[in-house]
Amino acid sequence: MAPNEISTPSLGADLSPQSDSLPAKSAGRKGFDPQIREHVIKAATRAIEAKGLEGLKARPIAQRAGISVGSIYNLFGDLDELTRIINGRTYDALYEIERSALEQAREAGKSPREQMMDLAAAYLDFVETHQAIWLAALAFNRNQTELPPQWYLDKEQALFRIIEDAIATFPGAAQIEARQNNARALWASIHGIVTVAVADGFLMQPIANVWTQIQIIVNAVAGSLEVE
Amino acid sequence: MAPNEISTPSLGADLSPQSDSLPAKSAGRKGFDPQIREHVIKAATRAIEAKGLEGLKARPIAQRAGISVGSIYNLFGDLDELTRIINGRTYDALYEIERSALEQAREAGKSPREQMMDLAAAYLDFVETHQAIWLAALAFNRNQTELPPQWYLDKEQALFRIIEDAIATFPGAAQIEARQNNARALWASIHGIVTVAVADGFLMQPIANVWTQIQIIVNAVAGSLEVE
DNA sequence: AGTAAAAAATGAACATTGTTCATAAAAAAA
DNA sequence: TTTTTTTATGAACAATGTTCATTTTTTACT
Repeated sequence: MAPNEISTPSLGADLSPQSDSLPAKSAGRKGFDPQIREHVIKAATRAIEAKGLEGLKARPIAQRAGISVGSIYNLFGDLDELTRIINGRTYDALYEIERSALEQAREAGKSPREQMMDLAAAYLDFVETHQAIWLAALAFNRNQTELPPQWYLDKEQALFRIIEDAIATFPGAAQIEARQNNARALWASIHGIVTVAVADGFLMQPIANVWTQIQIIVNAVAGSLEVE
Repeated sequence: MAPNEISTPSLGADLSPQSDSLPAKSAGRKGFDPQIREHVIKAATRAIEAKGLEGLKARPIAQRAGISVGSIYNLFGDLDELTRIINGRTYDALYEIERSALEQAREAGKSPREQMMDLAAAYLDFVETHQAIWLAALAFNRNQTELPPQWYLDKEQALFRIIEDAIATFPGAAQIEARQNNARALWASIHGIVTVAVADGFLMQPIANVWTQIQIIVNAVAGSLEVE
């Protein structure tokens, strides 16, 4: 097995059919280099998957993609921009997964509480499958000092809105402000549980425990909302 | 006001009376350089407070502490070790705060639910006060590949145990395994809420909302435990 | 096709980092 | 004082992100 080949489906270009929301960098773009960008993004994604964010080095990526170092900077400006694009695709992929999980749960006539469970399960599964890429996204955001571009924030916002959607169907969740806080609280909680777990590579606690913890929180919040 | 002076109480050496749990690195240590280490740690802490983890550069730190670059490596081995010591003190400080918050709450005869609230409030307050240092600790842990030394893990473990202690007094929390999962779920949730908030510098949502979200989770979990 | 202008690619060179290590200074021991 | 051990130093090295003058390629135009 060649070290280049990976069995795990790479996030490289598989998902996220959307445009990368890049604001047409160098003015006057025509259709003349559709592939190289993609190769670089794929190589960079593989590097992160293999060695984390620190594995994203300009020169190795360039070599892998068959171009020179300088070209990376012509294409992306700097490595942060390349990372942002990869993270953006990760967000897109997770968004799609969450969206379809919620849709399927609703079509199956599940209760709001079950909808939340399915959303959380999808999230846990995603993070478990794409540990390195997800940790890289979190680490990158944490290291940034200035706030990221709007298209990047929008993708994050979209994830919150799904939870809010699910919460909106809860009986006791009427007022928007309260609903928003409930949604944020629940999402951030699940995020915290999953993040703590993945941060130590699911080593400290088995995944079953992580799932139990998610159930505890979702049940508790759902219960308090249904009663109210 | 000189740029060197800081008004915010620095975590440098104020708190954490414990030993730094360092396993007596170079064998045969005597009592001959008690101050320099501390100066370096303080300078490094200030650097992190000012510019985040990225601000921890060997040369500037050395200059600030009045020693040469090489001496930093004589003293700490590498920058990661220095960072670990700083993070360790941060954990110690937070641990002390949580411990005393729980103690006071109990002495005041507060309910388990109120004890949890006080713990969470103390945590939020700590993170808000020491944003940079706390983010640095999280970012550092995330970037590490091999697992940290035992004394470091112990400090983290200690924090979990406080929550577990508080949860242990809940009526419905009898079995240890369930109690552990409840404790982890609750702590990780609060952690998630606070982390999401501090990650964007409390810009996206006012601190009042963050506190509301914490209350939602604590109340929900407490409620579900009391009923059970 | 041939030529000129524009765009893109290149990689050597620069600046900043962490880290090492031969050497010098200082301290301790004898 | 001399010797030995410990500590401090900073020049040097390697790795990295990034820039930019130059070359190559593509496009536009006659």
